[in-house]
Amino acid sequence: MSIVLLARDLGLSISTVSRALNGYHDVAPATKQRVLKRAREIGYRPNPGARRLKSGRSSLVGVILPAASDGVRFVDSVASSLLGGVEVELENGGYGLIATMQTRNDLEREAALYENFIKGSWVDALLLVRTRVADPRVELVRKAHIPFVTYGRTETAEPYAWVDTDNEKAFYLATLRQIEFGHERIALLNGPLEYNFVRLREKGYTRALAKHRIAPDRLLMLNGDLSEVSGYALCRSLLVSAVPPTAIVCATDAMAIGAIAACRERGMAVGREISIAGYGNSSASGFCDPPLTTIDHAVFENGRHIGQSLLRLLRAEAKPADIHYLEPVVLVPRKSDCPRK
Amino acid sequence: MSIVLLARDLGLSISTVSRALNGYHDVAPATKQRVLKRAREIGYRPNPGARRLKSGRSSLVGVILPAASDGVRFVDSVASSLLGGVEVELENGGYGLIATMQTRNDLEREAALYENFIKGSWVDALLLVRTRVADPRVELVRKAHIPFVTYGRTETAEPYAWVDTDNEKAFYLATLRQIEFGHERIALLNGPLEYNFVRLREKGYTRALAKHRIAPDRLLMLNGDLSEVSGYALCRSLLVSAVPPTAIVCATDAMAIGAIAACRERGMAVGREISIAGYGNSSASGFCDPPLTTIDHAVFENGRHIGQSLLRLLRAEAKPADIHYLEPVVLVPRKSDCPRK
DNA sequence: TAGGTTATCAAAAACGTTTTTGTCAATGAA
DNA sequence: TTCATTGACAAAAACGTTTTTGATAACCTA
Repeated sequence: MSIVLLARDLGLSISTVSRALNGYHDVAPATKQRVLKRAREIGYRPNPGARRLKSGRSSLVGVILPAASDGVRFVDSVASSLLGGVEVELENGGYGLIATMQTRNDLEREAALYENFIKGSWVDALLLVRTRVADPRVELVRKAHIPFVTYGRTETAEPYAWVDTDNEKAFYLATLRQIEFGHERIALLNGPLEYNFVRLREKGYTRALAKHRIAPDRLLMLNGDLSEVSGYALCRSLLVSAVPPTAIVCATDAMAIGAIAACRERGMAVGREISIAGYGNSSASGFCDPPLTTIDHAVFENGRHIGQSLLRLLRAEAKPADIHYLEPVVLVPRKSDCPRK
Repeated sequence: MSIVLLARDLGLSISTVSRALNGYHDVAPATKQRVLKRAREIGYRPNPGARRLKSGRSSLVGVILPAASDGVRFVDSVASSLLGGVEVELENGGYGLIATMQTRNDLEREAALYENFIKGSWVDALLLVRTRVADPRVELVRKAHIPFVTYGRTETAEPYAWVDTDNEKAFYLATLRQIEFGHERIALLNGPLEYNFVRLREKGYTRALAKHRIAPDRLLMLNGDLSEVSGYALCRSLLVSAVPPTAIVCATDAMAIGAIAACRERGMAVGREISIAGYGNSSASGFCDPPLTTIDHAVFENGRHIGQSLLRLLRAEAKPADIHYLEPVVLVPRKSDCPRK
């Protein structure tokens, strides 16, 4: 019974106090200040449950973090920076960010989890991460009429708000660099095809090849799970093949590090005899041997864009169709790639 | 108005439906089944706001993830596995896990964040991660009379519930191994001293030295920020010193990878001329050159223990003083360490 | 001065639960 | 037979807000 105590203390009615606190215009500036001051003194904190029950709003944006399965641990790789950026922006707008984990990742469980999150009116808006090519979550959330922004795009008819890194450009650039180095047999160590960014990276890769009239070779386009183990195993299989590649571009730095290990095992000097590039500019990438040529993408900045977009959606300042942001990438040349020998 | 609709549909009173749903014993087994069945059919979902408002409980456990500052990115390193384990156990007990981010990490902001989380009755219990030697959060949460479990210990008079990895043992083992290799000048590349696990690792290190009557050298005990960059810089400074160490144990695999890079830069063969060990058994540790000797600790298992502990606390099956769990560690020998040459 | 605006505040009705307190019949013991 | 006990359900009062609707006085305008 907190607002009534505050109201009693001030000699005002509950409704006036409530309206003062919520910035309505039918309360005298003087009283408003008085209420605000006293509320701060007394340490008044509106009960979120009551507020949510009555208004249906929670002042919270939610995100469900995908399970750490098949080596694709979203939380590990980028979430920290991304969510940091989101949080910073939301804070300015008076919103908070809450996350919950998704332990299993079968479709039914996933749908149930999102349903619960939305129907329970836990959040006013949603952030969807790690989008897949065909992603039922987008339809699910849209139908719930709750604002949302995706990090990464997906294939859907209706327009929706998205923020993404320029995955295609990244692999266009990485592949182009190898071609300019004189390589023709360039392998792509990619992730699971269900993810949209995986498709985009493949597209960038093939576009670069096409530009230089190099026929893409299906045998050089391998899909793993983004981990070091996977990079190692795939690279190994490439090296023992009839006509091994002279360059390899990898979907993650982790895969590249695995690939480097495989090359080392076979006595191949990476950065001299074979050319390898990663993606992500992870903290380890600058310290492996040889230092990894990779792609830097501004994850924190992406987070900030997402935060701003969510705010605009929540304030109805923009429609989903207006919110499309593609973050540029930049190639970080180091020592792991080299001209064809 | 959901429960009233369900009640009307069933021809029962709201209170009976509520009590049936919540497993009270003053409702006939037959009616209870009928209510449960119909609730499922109709897709009834109790409004969490209303429930929380009335009962004060939320069926949620909260965790505030520390800021990604000074290279110590908790989310990145272990959170994924740890929280996964927590979630799995909580799920069995009918509880959910929500996390929120802590963008800044000054003490005032932190206190305010925790206050808000608790006073807003967002959660029924709390998980405290990345404990410091002197950690005001423990007192703060205790005063709020809300159950909590810490991941990692802290210095405090009152008993509290904790789950921890055996950091001291880990570094006792790692250091002992170097001593058995014949090393005497063994450096410790550690993290920020404010963290409790950092102290414990130092303690394990000095205990191993003491056992073999090796005088600890303050100049060999360096503190950085757990990142590759930090490991690189600290190792570099060691190598140019008057009497460089012949072995280095590092607080994280990342630091060890940085250290390896520094050695390589100076033309020193890690695993032959100098002995290096890491901690954490990160996915990269098996693929760097040379593969890293490290310590494996069961983070997911730790998470499960935390989840179980929280449940016992919430059900008043145990007192905080009863909950102390120290997860054993195991040394993973690989190629980065070696006998003194 | 009469009538209509406007500015400022208050009353009261929700929001959807949980929980306390009844009610009423059926059962048991004396 | 009577009175207490129990088993199964219902009424109604909260929980702490927000929001709709009213009320009062002060202020204009004609």
